[in-house]
Amino acid sequence: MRSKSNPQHTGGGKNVTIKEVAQRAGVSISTVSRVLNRSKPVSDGLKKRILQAVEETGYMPNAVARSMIQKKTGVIGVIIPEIFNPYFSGLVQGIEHVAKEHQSYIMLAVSEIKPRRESELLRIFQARQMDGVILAAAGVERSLKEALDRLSVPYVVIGQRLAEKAAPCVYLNNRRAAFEVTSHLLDCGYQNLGIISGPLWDLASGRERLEGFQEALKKRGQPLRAEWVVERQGFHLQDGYEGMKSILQAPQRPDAVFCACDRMAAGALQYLKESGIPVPKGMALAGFDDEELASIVNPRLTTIRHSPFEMGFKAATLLVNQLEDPSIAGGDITIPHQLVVRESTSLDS
Amino acid sequence: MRSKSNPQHTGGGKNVTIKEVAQRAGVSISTVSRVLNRSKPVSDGLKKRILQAVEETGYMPNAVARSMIQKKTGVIGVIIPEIFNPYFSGLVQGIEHVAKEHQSYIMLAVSEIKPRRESELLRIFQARQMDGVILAAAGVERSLKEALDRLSVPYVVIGQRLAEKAAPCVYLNNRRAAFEVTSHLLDCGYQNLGIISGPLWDLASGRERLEGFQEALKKRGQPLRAEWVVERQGFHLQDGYEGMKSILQAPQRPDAVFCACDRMAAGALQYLKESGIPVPKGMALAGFDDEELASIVNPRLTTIRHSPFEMGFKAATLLVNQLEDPSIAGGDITIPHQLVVRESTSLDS
DNA sequence: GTGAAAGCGCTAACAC
DNA sequence: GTGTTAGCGCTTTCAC
Repeated sequence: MRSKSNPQHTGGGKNVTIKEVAQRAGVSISTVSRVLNRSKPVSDGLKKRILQAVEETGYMPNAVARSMIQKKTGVIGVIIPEIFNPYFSGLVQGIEHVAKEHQSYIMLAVSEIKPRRESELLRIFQARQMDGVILAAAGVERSLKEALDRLSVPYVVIGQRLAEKAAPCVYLNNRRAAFEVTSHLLDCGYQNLGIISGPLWDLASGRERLEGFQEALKKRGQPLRAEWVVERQGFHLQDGYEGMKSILQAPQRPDAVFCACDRMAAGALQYLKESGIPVPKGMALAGFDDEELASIVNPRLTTIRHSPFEMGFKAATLLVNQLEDPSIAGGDITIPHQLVVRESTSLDS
Repeated sequence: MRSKSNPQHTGGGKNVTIKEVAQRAGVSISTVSRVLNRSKPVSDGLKKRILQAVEETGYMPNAVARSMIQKKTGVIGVIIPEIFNPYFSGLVQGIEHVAKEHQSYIMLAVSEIKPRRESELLRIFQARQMDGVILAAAGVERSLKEALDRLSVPYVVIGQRLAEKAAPCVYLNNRRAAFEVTSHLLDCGYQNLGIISGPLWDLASGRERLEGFQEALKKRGQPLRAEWVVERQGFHLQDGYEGMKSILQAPQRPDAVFCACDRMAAGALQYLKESGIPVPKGMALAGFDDEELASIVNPRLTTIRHSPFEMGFKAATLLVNQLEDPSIAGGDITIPHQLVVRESTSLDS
């Protein structure tokens, strides 16, 4: 019932130090340290007195001082381009899960898709003595690569496979997945395919998905019609909406469109509805990511399912393993994906 | 082009210290410190040599050592119950935004809605010398309150108004908002109202929204029928789905249902669709939060709009102001909300 | 202006 | 088993 012991949330309350605990218990600070860390045996009598003093004072060791000596902070730096997209929330969730298991914590920074900021954050995280860093980069630029090279902190990259680098990374085979969706569309009998792509500077979700689409067409000998290829500058609902609008302005219209992500597909769907074009009869639609939204819209979206949580989880695991044994410089990990067929592409629905 | 200067991501690369920079520049460490912090004038000659040495070595001051002396880490601890819900992503985004402005960073921890874990995290964050803590608690329990009282770090609570406490908090008038949606339903002419509520131990989104609903009915002299009141243990799509299922099992069916959040409303909508009940003609539906999903489903949801980003932003602002001037123990802030009427409740659509 | 020295709170050698 | 001492890397007196 220690009622008004401190003026809470005023930043006051000078913190108790190990010294005070030692004095109170009538021992040396090292003995206190030994009890608290179980680093060396201490007689029961002293132990008891110390524990009591700790209890009475509410003492908690200063983690900063500790970090300085042990040269490890128990913090993992996490850099993501944005947080609103459920994909990134999933990553963070997976990372957090692993961190917790290892009594570690995460420092989260949002780069806002600015490579300059990403490089800066890497430097800052190093200065802050992060035990490791996980970077979910949008597009790995030259400058970023250099920043990574300069980094003396262990790191893992998510979503990107870095060329000519032994940097461990966790990624999704976007090209392959896009190839599969596209092939599925062709298998369904759709002949005239369009695509609403994300920004191409985003290697993973932008460029690779477009490439997979192109490859599939090429393999089947289908032409790629430029007016049915739309590149948008974002991955939002609105981008899908506008993208579809622009596709429908072409003299002819495709009978199926692949969207680089589910939100874009949802946006495209919205435009189709407003235009009175039924899906999939008037036009088939496919997405990517299988986020919750994909099975909420009507018709539900055919899409690629994968697990951002797993990506985060694997990445963090790779990192902590590396921390525990630096000789294990883990290689790349590819996260599995899976085509999920729903009503937005199946003609017999 | 400092090519293979270190074996990157191996955790190796012994970091450069201020001492080495000093030696290289042929000065004392204090002079280096002065240049780097601009804390005292240093002659141009030395300054130049030092800056060059810094450049050559790639030196960055150890933030941990710095924190120890300055007794401030530049880190704000953030505790949220879960991350997947866009409401919490929004909060984090708002907090991150403010932190960035103040050259601060955030340490993010997920409590998984466990009060025990919340209290523990508060202790840990204090031990880690966070400059401040922002807590988005689900339900403030006795134990948590005690933990907050014990806390010697400045803090702000989001989403909860703490009784008998001068603790600054940022919250939404959930009761009032729920009252407004319910009144709107009655105004539309719906007479028999049901509710799918969230868990009641969640004071803000659970209990208060239910209470607002009840108050509105009472004010209009409408009866509250127990079989139309469903309390679910979560806020997910599935909860809405199951909730609606259970409501439809009653002998009579309500003609409008208020769901404690948009995702639940979306789930309820799904069940209604499967049951062949048209919305709003067969049954009207209202949600809460106005997340993206609310205007994606068909019909679009009538709901309460508010800004999680703003909540996070305001909370963080409150906190940093307090850090800069502890005498400003800011009071509570109520975030505005707004009824958004859409097709799910308008009969003439 | 500049350097030497003290010390932040703690752990880990080192003595006894 | 226990206390004393030396730092971790830095900022900040305090002398000069």
